[in-house]
Amino acid sequence: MDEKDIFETFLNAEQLFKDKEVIRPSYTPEKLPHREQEITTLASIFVSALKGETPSNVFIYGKTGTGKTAVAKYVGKELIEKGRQLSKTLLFVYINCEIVDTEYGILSNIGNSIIKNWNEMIPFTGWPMEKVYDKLKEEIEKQGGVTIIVLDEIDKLVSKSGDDVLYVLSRMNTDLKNAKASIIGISNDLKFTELLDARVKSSLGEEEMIFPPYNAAQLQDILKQRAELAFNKDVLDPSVIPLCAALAAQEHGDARRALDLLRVSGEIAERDEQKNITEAHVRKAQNKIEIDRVAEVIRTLPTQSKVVLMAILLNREIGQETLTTGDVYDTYRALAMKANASILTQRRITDLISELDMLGIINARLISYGRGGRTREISASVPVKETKKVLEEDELLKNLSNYKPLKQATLV
DNA sequence: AATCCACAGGAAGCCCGGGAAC
DNA sequence: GTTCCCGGGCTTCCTGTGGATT
Repeated sequence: MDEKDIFETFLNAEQLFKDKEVIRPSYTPEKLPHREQEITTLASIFVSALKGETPSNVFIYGKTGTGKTAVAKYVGKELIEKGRQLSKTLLFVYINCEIVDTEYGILSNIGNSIIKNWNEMIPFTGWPMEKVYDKLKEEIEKQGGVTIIVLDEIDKLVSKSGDDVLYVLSRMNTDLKNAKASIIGISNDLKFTELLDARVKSSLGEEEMIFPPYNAAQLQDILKQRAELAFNKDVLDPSVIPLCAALAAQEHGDARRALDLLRVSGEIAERDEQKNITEAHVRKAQNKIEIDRVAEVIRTLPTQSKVVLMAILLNREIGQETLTTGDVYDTYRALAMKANASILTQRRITDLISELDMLGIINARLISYGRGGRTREISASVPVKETKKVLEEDELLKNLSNYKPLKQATLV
C-alpha cells in the first residue's frame, strides 16, 4: 500500500467538525449561558477596581464543570477591556495551582506575568524567597493600579505546600503604597477552608460565591451554543444533545463532562466515517470515557493492589464470578510468589480489597455463610479483558496473566 | 441455646522515606 | 550535617460477629 492511500480515506471522509477547538475544555466561549447572575455578582465586586479602590478578595466554590474558571476568566477579560477604555491600570493574573504548586512558583509566576522587561524576569529557581517577594512587590508598585490574582484549584496548593503563600499574598496590600492587589481563590472542595489559618481565612474570604451545578436543560443550552460553532450543519441527530445533557446531569451537572461526551461522540462518528452523529455514538462515547477513567485509576494503583485485582480477574476468567476473601488471598499468594514480589498478610489484603471497593473497581459486600463463616463476597465490576491489558503494562505483572487459579470448592 | 466457622476490622507498634528544625 | 517528627505501609495480635449447624 502506498502511503498516500492511508490518509486518503480520512481526507475524503465527510467533515463533521467545523472547529473542534470550540468543544475542548480549554476553550473559553464568548457567552456563558446560565451564569449571568454569577457574572453580575463578580463584576459588582470588581467594579471598585475601576474606581481605583481595592476589590474584596473572593472565594469561589463549585463542583467540577460548573463554570468557575470560565466565569473568572471572562469577567477578568471584560474588566481589562473596560479598564483600557477608561485608561486605568488593571492587571489580571491567572494561575492554576495544580500546575504551579509551590510558594516560590506562585510568587515568581505572578511576578513574571507582570514584568514586561524580558531581562528582569525572576529566574525559576535560585533566589531566596524574600527577594522574590520584594521584586514582586516592587513590580506591582511600579505598575500601580489594581492587580487581580486568580488562584485556580487553590485547594491543591494548600494540601501540597500549606497556606504560607496565601498568608503572604493576603498581607501584601498593607505593604503596598500606590498599588492594590486582590485575590480570587477557586476551589471545588467546600471544606478546604478548614485547613487554613484563621487570619488567612478571614482575609481571603471577604466574599464567597457558590456555583450550583447545571441541570439538564441548562446543559442543553450550553451544548447547543457550542455545537453550532463546532459542527457543520445537520450532522447532529436531534436526540444527541438532549442525551449528552441528560447523561452529564446525572454526573452532578458537569458541563465539562457534557462537552467531552459531545466531542468524543463526534470523534467516534468521524472514525467510523459516518455522515452524522447519532445516539449510538453518544452511548459509545459514554462507554469510552468511562473505560478511560477506570484505566487511569488502575494504572496508578500500587503494585500490590494490582496483583490483588489480577487475582480477582483470573478467578473470574475460569468462571468464578464471586469470591471470598480467602479465595482471593490464595490466588494472590500464588501470583505474588510467581512474580517474586513480597507476600503481604491477609490482614493487609483485606484493606487493599476495601480500597479497590471504594474506587468502584470491584464490589465487596459483607455476607455470612452461617457456619461456613463470615466473609466478603467479592466480584469484579470492570471488564476482564481490557483491565488485564492495562495491568499487563506493569513490568511485574506481565507474565502473570496466564496463570490459572485453582478451582475453588464451590459452596452452595 | 450453644457452637463454631472464616473472616472483619480495631489497636499497637515497627520500619522507612521525606521534610522541618536545629 | 544531624536530629526530630510525621505519615503511610505493613505486621502482629486481638476481639467481635451472623447465622447454619448441632
